[in-house]
Amino acid sequence: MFSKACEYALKIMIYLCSVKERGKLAGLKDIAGAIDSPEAYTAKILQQLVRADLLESLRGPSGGFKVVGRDITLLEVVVAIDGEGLVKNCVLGLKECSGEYPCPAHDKFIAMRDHLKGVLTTTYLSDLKGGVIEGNRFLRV
Amino acid sequence: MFSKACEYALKIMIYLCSVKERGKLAGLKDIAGAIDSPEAYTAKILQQLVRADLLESLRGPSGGFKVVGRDITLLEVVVAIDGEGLVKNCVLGLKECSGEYPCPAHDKFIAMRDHLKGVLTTTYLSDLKGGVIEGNRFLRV
DNA sequence: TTAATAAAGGATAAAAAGATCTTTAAATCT
DNA sequence: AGATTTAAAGATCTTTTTATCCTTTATTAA
Repeated sequence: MFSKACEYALKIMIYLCSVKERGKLAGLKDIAGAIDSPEAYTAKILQQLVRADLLESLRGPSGGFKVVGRDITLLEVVVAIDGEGLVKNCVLGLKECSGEYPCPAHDKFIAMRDHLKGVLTTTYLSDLKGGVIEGNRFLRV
Repeated sequence: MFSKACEYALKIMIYLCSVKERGKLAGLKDIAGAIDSPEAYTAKILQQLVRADLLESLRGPSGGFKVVGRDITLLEVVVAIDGEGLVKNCVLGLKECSGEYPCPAHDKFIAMRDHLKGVLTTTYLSDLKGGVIEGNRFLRV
């Protein structure tokens, strides 16, 4: 459903949200350890999230990353990494699939896509951080 | 959502279902033309569908492919090409995500996955062929 | 000014997508 | 029956995308 990079991105964002204690930064090593991801690759995803204005970063000693000062939906994270394809493109890959020129599965999948889109737009990172903080939800095996 | 190969496979199956006139076969060129896919790659997917017992093939002149003699769900096609990952694996990629060790988005996504699974298991190829036959549904731009 | 850390970009590896070519099987036509 | 033609099966190769790693530069706090 999501690319590997996007899976990491979602975990990164949820993690950073769960450790967000007014302005405290988490470093790359910390993050990669928390979500069990390859460090170098994680660094690249972090850069993308910064460029997408979902994270802020600071260099130097005690530098690191933190989420920006507003609540963020899952869709924002997904779109930042995977683009809008998942909620826009035809599931059968038709370039021009639409109401006028629908693919055979159009109606069936529109309903499904709307459901998916609904979950992604109405779920905020703040809705998910709780379980992680309490320790009954996990970001790694 | 689906791999490119899987998109092709779904289109192939819907197409073959729509042209299924008592035992008539469609050849590779015919199929690739109908769904606008690269011939060689399409041949490979056709083989997979034959091995998965979703298609029957016959060699030689007037040879080709046809769907087997039972109705097939979209899920069967998806699983044959992409495997069960989409409806089984954790959306965040956790190996051990489950009721006991849930990821933060577990509940949110379970609902979504069930919806997706529902559509895929209750939609049969025979439900989709009609529009293609009537010409108001399309398998290529 | 030095040690720590993110930013940036290129290099490498692996997987997916697609193309090419050879072999095998089936049908048709002598 | 045998030769020829047609088309799928199979193997191998190239290209593209995705994932991962590494090295260098810029920044900042102590």
